[in-house]
This record gives sequence, C-alpha cells and structure tokens, in this order.
Amino acid sequence: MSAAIVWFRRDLRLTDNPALAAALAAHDTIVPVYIHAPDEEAPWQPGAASRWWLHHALDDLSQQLQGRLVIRRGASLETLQLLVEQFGAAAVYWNRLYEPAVVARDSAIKQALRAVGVAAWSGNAALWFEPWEVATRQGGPFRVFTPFWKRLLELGLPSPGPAASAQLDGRLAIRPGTVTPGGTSLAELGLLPGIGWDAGIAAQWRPTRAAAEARLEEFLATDVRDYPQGRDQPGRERVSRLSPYLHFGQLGPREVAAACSTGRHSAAGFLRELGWREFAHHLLFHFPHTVGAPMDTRFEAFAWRNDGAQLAAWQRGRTGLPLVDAGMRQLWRSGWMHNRVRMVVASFLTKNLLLDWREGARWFWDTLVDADLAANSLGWQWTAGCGADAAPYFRVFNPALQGEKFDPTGSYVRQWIPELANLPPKWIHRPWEAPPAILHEAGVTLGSSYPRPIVDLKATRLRALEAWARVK
DNA sequence: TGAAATGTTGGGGCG
DNA sequence: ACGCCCCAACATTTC
Repeated sequence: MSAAIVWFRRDLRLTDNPALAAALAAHDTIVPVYIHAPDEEAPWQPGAASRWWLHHALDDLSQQLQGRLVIRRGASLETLQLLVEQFGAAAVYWNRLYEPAVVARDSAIKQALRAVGVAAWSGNAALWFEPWEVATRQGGPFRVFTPFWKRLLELGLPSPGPAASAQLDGRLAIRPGTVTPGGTSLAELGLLPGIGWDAGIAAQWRPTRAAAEARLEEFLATDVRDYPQGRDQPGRERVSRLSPYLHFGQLGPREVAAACSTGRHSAAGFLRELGWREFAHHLLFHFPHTVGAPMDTRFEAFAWRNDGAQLAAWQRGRTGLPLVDAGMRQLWRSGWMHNRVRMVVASFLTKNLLLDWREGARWFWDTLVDADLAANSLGWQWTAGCGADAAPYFRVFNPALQGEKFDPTGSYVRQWIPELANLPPKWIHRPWEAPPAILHEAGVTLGSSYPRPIVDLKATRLRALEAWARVK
C-alpha cells in the first residue's frame, strides 16, 4: 500500500467519485489536491461568476475533507510532480473533462507521469457515458438529439458509485492546519471579486454539496410534478436550478438519474433535459472546433453585423424589449437566467440584432455561475441555426409574444425591471404600444425611464429571414 | 423549444 | 325565416 494523489478539478464531491473510489481501493493514504491553473484552459478560463462559485465549492469540499485539501497554484504537471515527490505518491487519480484544451493537457500529463514511473488513472465522474461509448449504427457520433436520447435509454442510465467520506477517516495525508511547502490558501487564489458585485449572487445561491442534495430532493418532491409546463414560465421557477452543481461536479449526473427513478413523481421530462447536457458534452468531444466555429460550415462566411452600442444594450438589459431586458438583468445580478428566457435573448441577439453568436456565448461565459463550454457552445449554435440539430432558420422568437405566452401576468418582468412594475399585464411586454395615459399612470416615460425598442421587431425579423435564406 | 399570413368555420347581428 | 356580412376562433401553410 502507498500514497495516491487525487486531483480534484470539476468533480468536487466525495460521493460517486470514481477517481477517489479507485484511489481508496488501492492506496492507504490519500492526498486530495486542487491546482489553480486557469491559463491552461485558455481562451476559456473561468469567468467572474464561475470563479465566485468555484471559490465556495472548494471551500465546501475542503471542509468535507476536514480542512486537508491541498491547494496549489501553478502549472498542473509540474505541480503534480512536486506533490508526487513531496508525499512519496505512487499514483495520480482524476476524473476526465471534455473541453478541447483540457483533453490535450490531461493526455500530455498522463504520458509524462507514466514516463517517470508514476501511475496515472482517469475515470468518468461528469457524464453518464463516455463520448466514445455512444455511437450510431454506422459507428459515428450522433448529430441529432432524439436518436441520441433513444440510444441512451436503450443502454440504460448507469447507477452512481459509493460515498467515500467514511473510508477517508485517518487516511488523509496532512493534518488540519498544516502548511505544506509551496502551499497556497484558497483566498490567495483570488477567485472572489475585488469589488463587491457578488451580493446579488450570494443572496441567490448556496454553492455547497449539502445545498445541492437539498435542492435535488426538494425539486423532485415538488416542482418536477408540473415540470413539462411549469419549466417554461420564468415567473414560476419550476426548474431544477441544479446546473451549477452539475458543472462543478458537486452533484453527479448518475446521482441525479438515480434520485429521479426513486422519486414519487415522473421525472422523464427533466431527465431528457439532462440528456441535452450529455449530448452537448459528447458533441464537444467529437467536434472540438465548435467552441468557436459553426458546426454547419455554410455559416463560416455569414455576415454578422458589428454594433457595439446594440451589443452593450443587450448585455446590460437596455434593449427596450421587457422580456429580453428582464433576462439580461437577472443574469447580470444573479449569475443565472431561466432557460426559456435564454432562448429568447439569444434569438434576439442573433436574429433581430444580427450580432455574432460568439459575442453572446462569451458574455454568457463570463456572467453565468453555471457557465459550461459544452452547453454554451451547443445552445448558442442551436439558436443561431448553425449547430447540430439546430433550430430551423425561420424560427425567430418575438419577445413580446413569448412574454405574453410564458409570463402572462408579467411577474418575471416586474421582478427584474422595477420601472415597469406598475404597467398592467396587457402592456407590460409591449410598452411602446401602450396608450400614453396608461404609461403616464404607471410612471413610465419611454426614452427616459425605460428605453424604446432599439430595433423594430417586424423589420428585423424579415431581415433575418432574408439573411438566413441566403445561406441555404 | 415560432410567428405571421392565409384559410376555414360558425355564431350573431342585421336588413 | 332567410341570406348576408363581420369577425373571432381555430386550423393550415409558409417563411
């Protein structure tokens, strides 16, 4: 028996953690490690909201490890080699990730460790299946969701692994409070913002394993019952809100699937959404260039507009379209946006404003606590009509109509755009059409207290249809 | 995981 | 009572 390093990355949990379980099975001493090396993920190093979450998730994991999580900053390979030497470790264990830059780094690390006689082991904590385990009859990757999903159901969703906390007693390498040579504290990683813009995020979220478990349980006991309809209404919040926990691996997809199958209510619709998450990761693995290039090559020459003022208006929720602005303000203030509204704001950016989907992807990347490269790339390409199984080109969301359908009372808009709070439901999604008396009574002055629409919905819809028709 | 235009139907007002 | 028109409600087609 010997010591092993367990290299935590985005698998920040002790239960259903294959790397940790494998290390415990073969070694008597465990060195849990987190290495901060954001440059190695460039150009997709975690954004500001994501770093905030990461800080707290690491803090929580460290507490679960009785304060014995070793935190380092520096190049991953060199740091691992130093730790191997320092602790006399025979092996390094981790769970795989699927972003192109990380895949390249990890395979180089695996080779380098083995070359110097250190065992390197990697497992799967992030997905139900490995991307290479799910293939069409022709043997290639799926490009369409529905057959992919059918195949997953045929294969059967796998069960989670065991909880490891009990086995860890007495087997962690360092004592609490011990400062190891070259060690770093969590605070020194500088993940938290310098200025206090995170108050809104902190008020909304509890980035801990215990909170993830509680949220999963609560969701399956209540909200999931009318998920098929309820999930589309941003004012009602009948959604899981589990995405950031899944991204950082505080919760594993196998754990979620297992909980769904034992719940009192059918969770089929929700599981299908997790199927989209799985699909996104498999696609990213098989088509790594889709983080920056359209999957549909006909879009390579697409003439996206360039308009800094309109982009800024979209980013900060000043477009004059209430549902769009409510969503963008929710994102900015809370680090998250309801899924229905994500589709609406993405359609507005790409179709009505004709701005590049990569601008939207980058903004989401920096502002979402659940920012995930696979889901982000798939989602934006889906909306722009240039991705796998993409939305048909003629699908252009009308923010006013979407608001009237899915936020009929206007409660969502009222929550995030207080200056419109006194408008009646009939006009809250189209204030520019409201009679002057109604606006006056509600204290709304278009152009000063709230913007007029920055584009004409009808005209820009037609412009988009023409532009996309030219691609065909 | 659309929206808008166009087509169809049926009830009610009215001469 | 009847035919005509209007239009809302719903269905279909088109982008």
